Amino acid sequence: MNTAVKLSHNDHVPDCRDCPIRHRAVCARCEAEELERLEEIKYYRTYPAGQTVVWAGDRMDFVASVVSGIATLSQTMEDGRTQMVGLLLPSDFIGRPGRDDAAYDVTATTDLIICCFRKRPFESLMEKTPHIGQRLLEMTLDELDAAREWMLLLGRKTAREKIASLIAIIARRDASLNLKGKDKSMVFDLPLTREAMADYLGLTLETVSRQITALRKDGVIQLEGKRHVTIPDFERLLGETGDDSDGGYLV
Amino acid sequence: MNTAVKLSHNDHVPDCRDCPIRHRAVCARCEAEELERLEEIKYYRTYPAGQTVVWAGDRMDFVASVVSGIATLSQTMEDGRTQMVGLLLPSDFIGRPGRDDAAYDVTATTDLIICCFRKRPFESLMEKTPHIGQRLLEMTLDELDAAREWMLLLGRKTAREKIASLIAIIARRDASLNLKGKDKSMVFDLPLTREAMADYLGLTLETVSRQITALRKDGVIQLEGKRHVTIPDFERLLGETGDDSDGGYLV
DNA sequence: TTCATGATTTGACCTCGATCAAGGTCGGAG
DNA sequence: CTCCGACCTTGATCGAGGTCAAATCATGAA
Repeated sequence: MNTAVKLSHNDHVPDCRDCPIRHRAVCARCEAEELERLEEIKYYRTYPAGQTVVWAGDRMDFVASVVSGIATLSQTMEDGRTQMVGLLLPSDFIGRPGRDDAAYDVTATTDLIICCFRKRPFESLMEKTPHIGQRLLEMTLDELDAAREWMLLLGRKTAREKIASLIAIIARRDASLNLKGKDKSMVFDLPLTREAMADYLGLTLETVSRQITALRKDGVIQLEGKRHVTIPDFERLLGETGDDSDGGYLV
Repeated sequence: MNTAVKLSHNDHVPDCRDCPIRHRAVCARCEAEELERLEEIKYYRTYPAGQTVVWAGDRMDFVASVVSGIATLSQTMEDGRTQMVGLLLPSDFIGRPGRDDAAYDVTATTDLIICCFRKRPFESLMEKTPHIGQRLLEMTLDELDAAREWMLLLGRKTAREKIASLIAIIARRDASLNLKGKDKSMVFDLPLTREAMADYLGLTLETVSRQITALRKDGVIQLEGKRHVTIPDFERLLGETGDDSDGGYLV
């Protein structure tokens, strides 16, 4: 979708700028050493929009970090019902140290670049470098909070509230990624198809479409084309989510 | 509930047997030192069934581990809709290092004993003792997997599948706590009210009641009283969950 | 340009689970 | 023992969202 923005935003650090392990301050010397070790075990991969990165159950001999683009984690039942269980934006982590098989399908929903680390070396690096584990723990706890917020959405919200919540989540993350001013009217592209939104929200794509139309007719959002959204009044949108005011979505 | 098994399993360490930090092999000397440090910052608390341990938003100056009984994490919307987001059995961890306010309501659904650690000392102990963080990472990753399985349930399963899944989860956890033989007919008490099950599953208590009745009439489960369940054929029950055969529930 | 393909919208209809409303069961207090 | 309140079951009805079907819109290949 709009990876151009991200690239220009970060282009002073061409390599591996989004590795989770880089997010904690360490002394310059340690940092240099650490980066050097990481250099040895890392490589990049790219996927076009729509391509599957790994299938659930496949052996996965790497962990990775999203550099640009968007990926999803999802589960599918035997009869084809599928539920998205993770939405991965730049800097998010893919994979689980200590497990060799992928638990979920990982799919690129936009063109995607990820930075991979071979798993065994990464694991031994984790043992030698406690703060990597600490950072990973923080990220995992954040993901767990996001998953629990998501559970409330899936279990108890109406279709309209679900759509409003998803748009608010995307708007917020987009805003934070692009470092825009806070309360300006927000403008962005939906990075997901109606079907992907349905899989996120536990709805059908028809219901998603209808509710988006309803929000548009009610003036909560504006649409140009199918994907380009303007939010004239973010507070108004939040009022549609069912959440108490400032709620801390972390997805 | 039934901590007896765990006791005998670890009975050379009479205190604090369920601390998450005890689950990784360390040398005897380190273990002794570590236990000593833990002793200094730990204390026990008990709650009767139904009592709230902490409210979402309250300051929480401890982390804890469930010793016996069952606790739940749940979120409530302004209008009263509530969704359970965590089910904590013995040895599960409560609280989040690095955060001072509780994110969810924590409630004892049975009589409950927890082992608490004052938060600041625990956090500094974590820094000195990497394997505590490692263990916590593992546990958090397991919880995240469980949350994602739960999301599939909430988003895509029918009421009957939800009930069957919950009963299977409880049966499996109960069996593993009691170290029973695998394919014996399973017998246990439901540790949750119909309302708590509804909050777990994103249903109303009436629907829970109706579906339990239906499963009973179809011979998938047997009921004595309201809570005492016998599962004559576990495979049959699994067939009702919608999951592909051996699925790895971790809740 | 035209065609094909995939994404989206819209309509008609129906079903599953929510809602509202009684009753039933059981254990503990008096 | 009886009464009370918490918990559970069952029935009747309704509506949000699912299902099926068809039309519309884009976009890129030929």
